[in-house]
Amino acid sequence: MTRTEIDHLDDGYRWRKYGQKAVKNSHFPRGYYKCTSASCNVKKRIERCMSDPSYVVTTYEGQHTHPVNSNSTPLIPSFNHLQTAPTITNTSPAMLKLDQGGLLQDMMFYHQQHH
DNA sequence: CGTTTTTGACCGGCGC
DNA sequence: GCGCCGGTCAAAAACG
Repeated sequence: MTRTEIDHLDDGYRWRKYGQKAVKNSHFPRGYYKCTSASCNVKKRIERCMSDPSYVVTTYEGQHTHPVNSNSTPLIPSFNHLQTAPTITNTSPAMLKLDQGGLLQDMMFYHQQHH
């Protein structure tokens, strides 16, 4: 459980938002994200601190089972031990479903800015 | 055109 | 059993 001041912090993985709910404690909504790799069922929730909105609590759930080759340097040191993946040059977006290693993520990273 | 975000509905566990 | 609470689904919109 790490705290960060940036809400959409890129930690080297691609996240897909699948829900947002307001919790009782904080008046601010909490976001539910899931890793966009098929073989990697890592979930994380992002919640704001009620007193200080500049602080964001990110709660990770599960462990990544695939390598990461994002061009963005992982800002969280614990992700650095993962190996780098070979570069993939041509891939159809539909192939992402078949992506078992999550190697296609970094090329998808070029096609999207942020969300 | 394909993928992600959005957003309300839906579901399951728990306490009463 | 019912309602609250937290987590997920899914359809449509939004985005590049």
